[in-house]
Amino acid sequence: MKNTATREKLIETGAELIGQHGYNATGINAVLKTCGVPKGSFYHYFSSKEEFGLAVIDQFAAAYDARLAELLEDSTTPPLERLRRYFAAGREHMQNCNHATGCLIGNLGQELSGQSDTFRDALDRVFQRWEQYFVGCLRGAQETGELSAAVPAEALASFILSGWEGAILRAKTLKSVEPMEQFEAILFQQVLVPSP
Amino acid sequence: MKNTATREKLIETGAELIGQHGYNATGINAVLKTCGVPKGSFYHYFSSKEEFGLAVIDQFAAAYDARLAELLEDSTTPPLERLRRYFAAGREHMQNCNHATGCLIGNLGQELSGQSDTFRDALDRVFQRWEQYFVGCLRGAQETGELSAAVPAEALASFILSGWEGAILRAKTLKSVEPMEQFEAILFQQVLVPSP
DNA sequence: CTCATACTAGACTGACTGGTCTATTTTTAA
DNA sequence: TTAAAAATAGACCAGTCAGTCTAGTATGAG
Repeated sequence: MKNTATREKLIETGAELIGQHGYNATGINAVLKTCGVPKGSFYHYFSSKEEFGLAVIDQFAAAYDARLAELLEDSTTPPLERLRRYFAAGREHMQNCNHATGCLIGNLGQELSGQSDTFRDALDRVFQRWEQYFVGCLRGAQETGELSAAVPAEALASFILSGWEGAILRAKTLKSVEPMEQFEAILFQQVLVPSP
Repeated sequence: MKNTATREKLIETGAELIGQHGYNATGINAVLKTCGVPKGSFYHYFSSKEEFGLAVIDQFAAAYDARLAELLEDSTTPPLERLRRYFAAGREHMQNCNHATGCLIGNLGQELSGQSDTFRDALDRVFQRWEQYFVGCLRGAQETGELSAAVPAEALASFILSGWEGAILRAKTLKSVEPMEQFEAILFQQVLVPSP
């Protein structure tokens, strides 16, 4: 029998602590103490801290993918409205965590992509999958005429992901979601507009 | 006499290592070994690692301010062209560092703003000063008619800083300046445009 | 029942962390 | 010339880090 409960508990606690303090500042002992798992178990499930970190990323990305699919592929809502809801959900999350956590993938991308190519690859793949969700949603908007088809959806998706991640970073340092709101406002007013 | 040479050497080396590996992953001993300064000197100039980190930020911000002033307040060039040059310089720097360093302030903002309010405040002040340079440049563009005055320059400045920082993050994880180019393209095509 | 495997348990290790301490050399001011 | 101050020098400290090791318990298959 595989007891995955302990493994999941470790990953969940790891995601929480790494989200709050970053990867390097989160010690394995702190994770173990927080969730009451002995060290022997940790190294039974993970061969190293790096493997653990990658597992945390995988699990987070999978859960986030589900939410993205739910929000951005909801065909009962107009495409651009889906995007608005996605941004609103992100803003809400930022407020709920007191502007401390932000985006786990963004945080780790900043912290680790210069430190380890393994991490960088894993994080980049997550970003690229997110972009694909945006692409799908933007194509839908172009088909309904909500959005001009003059600019390729891929370019817009990259623009949106960059801008959103940057707005999250600014929101963290400012301790206010204002940069996120400002990004949304200008995005919908100037960029995500129909053909003139 | 105050021997500032050693202090400056420490800060310079610190900026380099922190830029490459982040704050938490950069040990004091590593800094000392790299620039050949004994530990006694370090604690003669700085009372703690945190104070050292803040000094690194201050020094970096001051140097960057000078470059921003030079680029964005160059009255011999049209305002929007100054912005283009600023972005081009950023892209060049990103390529020179092999997409590893990116923006020191952005990196530290991501890593430390959840960890220490002192750091968060210091970094946020730097960001806000940067925004003011953008505001000045954008106001200039609005005065010459290069840029519509419909959107306040402050909101645009926040939008640009967020987007640019996010594009730098994406460039780091992707190991390519493409996200930065895409950000610039859409920004100048859709956002920084004259009144219709 | 028996034995192998999965898992729990935590003491322990060597390397490294930020920071302290004392001693010494260099520089400055009187 | 001399005494104070500035700076250099690095051994040393307690604590923490990721990771190892041995021992014990639970569980499932035959």
